[in-house]
Amino acid sequence: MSLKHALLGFLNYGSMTGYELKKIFDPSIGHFWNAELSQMYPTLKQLESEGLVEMEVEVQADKPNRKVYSITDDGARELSDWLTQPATHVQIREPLMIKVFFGASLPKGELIAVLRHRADELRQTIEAQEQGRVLIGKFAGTFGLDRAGFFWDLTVDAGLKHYSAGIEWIEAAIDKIERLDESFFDAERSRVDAIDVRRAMEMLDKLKTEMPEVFAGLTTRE
Amino acid sequence: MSLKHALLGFLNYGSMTGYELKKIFDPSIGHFWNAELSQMYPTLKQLESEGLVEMEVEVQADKPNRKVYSITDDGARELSDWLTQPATHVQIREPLMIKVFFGASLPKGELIAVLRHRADELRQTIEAQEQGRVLIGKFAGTFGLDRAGFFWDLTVDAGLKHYSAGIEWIEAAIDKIERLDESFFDAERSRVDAIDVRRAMEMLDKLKTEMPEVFAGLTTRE
DNA sequence: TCCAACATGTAACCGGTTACATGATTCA
DNA sequence: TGAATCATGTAACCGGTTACATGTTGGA
Repeated sequence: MSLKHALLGFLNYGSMTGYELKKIFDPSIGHFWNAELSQMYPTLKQLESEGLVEMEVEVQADKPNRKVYSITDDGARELSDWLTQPATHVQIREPLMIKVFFGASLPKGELIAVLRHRADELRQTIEAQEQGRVLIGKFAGTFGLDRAGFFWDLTVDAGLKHYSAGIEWIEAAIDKIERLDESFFDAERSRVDAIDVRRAMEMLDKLKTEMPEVFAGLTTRE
Repeated sequence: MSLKHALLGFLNYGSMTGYELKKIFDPSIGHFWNAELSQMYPTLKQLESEGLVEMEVEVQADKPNRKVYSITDDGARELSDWLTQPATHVQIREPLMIKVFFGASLPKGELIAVLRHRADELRQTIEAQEQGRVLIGKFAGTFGLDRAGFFWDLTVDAGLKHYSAGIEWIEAAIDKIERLDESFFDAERSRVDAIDVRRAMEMLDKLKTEMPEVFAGLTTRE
């Protein structure tokens, strides 16, 4: 579970409470890993029971007590072990792609609208990220966190690259779609390309036996 | 839930069983939406109870009976409604980015190794996708599914673009990291950049009040 | 006066994964 | 003979989301 290690990573910078973790978490790695407080608290408890962090109650007269978590030696070891292992990756899930895949089932204009909408969202995200970068610089600089700042920046780069690639793809896709004839689409919304499933299955099987390498490649989970 | 609509999308092509859905699902949209049979069966049942699909048992003497699902008019309506709505998107979760973010906590060489490993994986994925594209062409062409084939292809484009962007970013990142001095990293694996969390929090708050627009942008969930 | 911030949680739910179960047929 | 394919599921688990609960302090 990556959340555990993200928390360890932050606690490796210094001891803090769940509440503070949330506050530092969101603006820094929130763009590629979200976590709610309601998930953090039990996760911290779990880390404690595993001996990877320690907790100390800080009594406060005026405000509720704080539970300050610190990383242990075991925790630091676990963190660097995890960091050096190859990264796993989560199954990609893209509802937009499902819509595009079944694009023939909706009118041309509507499909393009859906794509444009997503492109707009992506542009907004990019703008937000770029503004955020300013903040990152200020924040990291103020604390002499040059090292942390450098890597922070790299992850923002990744995000920006990812989003721009998305926009480029959408623009190219819209272009291709616009060149299609209206008849290509299923204007009356009846069955599109009704297929004989049995025959299709036979065909798939045939391809599978005839060119197994290709099929193996195709089904390889990314 | 996108799975429901993906199933409706396929059933809109023709009636089939859960087992067949799985077989057509994997090679076509498996690269951006995975689903196990153990999830499909109950989902189909749910769709049936919602009146979006109908089921007919096809008795087979030699093999187990088949439950053939067909889309209903309500189902077709639900599908095209869903298709025309703007796509939601799933929170991005990138364990690799967490590793990069805490990159200062591991030796330079190890961080680069992690990145290279991921780049290799991406290259393999791209190769598989490109081979798969051949299959797609054959399969779609055979059935006169030109329309379906066209959109299928678009989604493959998206995947390829996404993966190449990933590789490009990794290569640039490795480049930047390689230019860093060894001292930039935390060779002895002690605390990196220990920070005074309270002061950091104060600073964050100050930035938040001084330049709220930037912060708003930053925390906007993508 | 009312809302935001501080600070901690619990509980229900939900989508998805993994493991397990069953039992026939066909092909290497 | 034993693995793969056909064909259907159930059950436990897991990470994450949403909703709810509690009680204080300080500022608009």
